[in-house]
Amino acid sequence: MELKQFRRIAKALADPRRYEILSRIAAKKEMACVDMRCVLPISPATLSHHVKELENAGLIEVRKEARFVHMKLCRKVWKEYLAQLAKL
Amino acid sequence: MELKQFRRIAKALADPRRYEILSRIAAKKEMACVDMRCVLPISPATLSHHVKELENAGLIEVRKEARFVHMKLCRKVWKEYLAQLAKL
DNA sequence: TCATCAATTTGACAGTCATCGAAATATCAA
DNA sequence: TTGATATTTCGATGACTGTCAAATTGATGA
Repeated sequence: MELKQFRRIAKALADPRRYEILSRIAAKKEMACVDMRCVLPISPATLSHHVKELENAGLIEVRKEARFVHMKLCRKVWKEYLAQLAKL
Repeated sequence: MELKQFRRIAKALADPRRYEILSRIAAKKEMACVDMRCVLPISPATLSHHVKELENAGLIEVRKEARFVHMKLCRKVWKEYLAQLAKL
């Protein structure tokens, strides 16, 4: 795994709210932003920001369908990250 | 693993330099601050700061011997952290 | 005792970042 | 077309944080 991505992931996980978001995405096969906002008290702007960070880190894949954004965890990347950490 | 500790660890790992420090500690059974400063370009103040963060997160144990501070990785905590992440 | 060395503390600074309101964009449904 | 809804972008703000110099503490050995 690339150093750059490794660092992005570490940073992405450092914010509790962002980790919470990632958790909820991981708990389902896919999750929509609009559903996230039903569950978490967060402004659209902030959610959009966090989603971008998670996507940028390669942790999630974003799919746009009509007006809705669907997100899902990239298990492969997640596994790679864990493997990298396990080397410590 | 406690949520508080989990978050502290995630934050501790988010800074590249701090992760580098942790890596170097993990690579040996034990490492002294004075040796760290031979290897890494870092001021005493900054190193002291990072060591405190890592210790606060429970990631390392600090032992004082004479004028020197020796650090070592807490493998147990590290394992717990990985296990927690793996649940995602 | 005194000079030296490791480490910590303090204070300050610069840069980063989470947050949100408001405006803009995009898409759907009527 | 028009009104409604989902999301993004922009701008601002307040809080956090990594960094280090300087002063301090603590311990050693000469």
